[in-house]
Amino acid sequence: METHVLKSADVKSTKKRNLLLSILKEEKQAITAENLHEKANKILPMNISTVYRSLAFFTEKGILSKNIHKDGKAYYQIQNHMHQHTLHCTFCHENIPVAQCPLTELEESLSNETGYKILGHTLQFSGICPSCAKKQSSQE
Amino acid sequence: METHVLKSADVKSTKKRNLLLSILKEEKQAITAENLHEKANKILPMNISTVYRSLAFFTEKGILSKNIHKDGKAYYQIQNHMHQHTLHCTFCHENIPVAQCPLTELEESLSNETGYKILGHTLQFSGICPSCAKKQSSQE
DNA sequence: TTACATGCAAATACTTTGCATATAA
DNA sequence: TTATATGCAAAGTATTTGCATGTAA
Repeated sequence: METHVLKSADVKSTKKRNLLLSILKEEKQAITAENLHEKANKILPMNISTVYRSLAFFTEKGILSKNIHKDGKAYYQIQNHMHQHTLHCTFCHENIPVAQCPLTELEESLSNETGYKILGHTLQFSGICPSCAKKQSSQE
Repeated sequence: METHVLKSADVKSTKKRNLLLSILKEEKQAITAENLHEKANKILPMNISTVYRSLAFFTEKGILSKNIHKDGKAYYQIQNHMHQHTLHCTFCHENIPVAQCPLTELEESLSNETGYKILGHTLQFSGICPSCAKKQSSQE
């Protein structure tokens, strides 16, 4: 999709879009299209392509942030300043949330340096969780 | 690939792997498998699957870092402490490097808080570059 | 000799798209 | 009525994998 011009296109408020948005608002962690579809589909049956199209639409409008994680899947969450980053175990693929985001100040200085209007960022840590570290050392 | 046990497997040093690694060492920015293949293939013809397999191998060994960018592609670079992050324009998709990485200290406190052994992180900023911002406002 | 590396083609997995139909405004 | 949303199936794209063959140690 290369429609970079954000014309305020005519927008219909549909039941499906509203449902998707309300599920996303409840979520504290970013979720995948597939995961969102599973949840929404139970309440109001819809096709996965509707989910993808809605997610693209909301992301384009700046309502959602989209991040691609190490597993190669896109994760979406409501765009707010209290967003959440994760720490990912490269062994068991557990994800745990990171307490706070330290980048707000940095974004400001980055904006001054580069002239960019900063819209957001993607941040993910990876490492080895305590239990995997234990298993690993006991195998040697 | 779920071979989580990092046994120090027998490793062969082949011309192709050496070439790939030496190209990666010269690169200052992270590059994609396809891009790496293009460069390597001119010097020593090889299949793209060899590139993917080598990249997976090096990443598993901790020699490379692998990050998935907003375009959905994996970018690889030599794992060192002077790594580079980027700022990405959501309109023209230009990528510019970010001067320094502010996360080393944070990784330490995160490690203390969670018990994880932190191996690395993915960080990408996105925004609108000055020239796209100009074009955008002149269209309204 | 033997285990690992590679080429090739086919398979995967997530995501996007074309087209006909349905629906909000 | 009319432009936009949706379902369905097919296509797209980056990546992975099975298997036969090649090659370093």
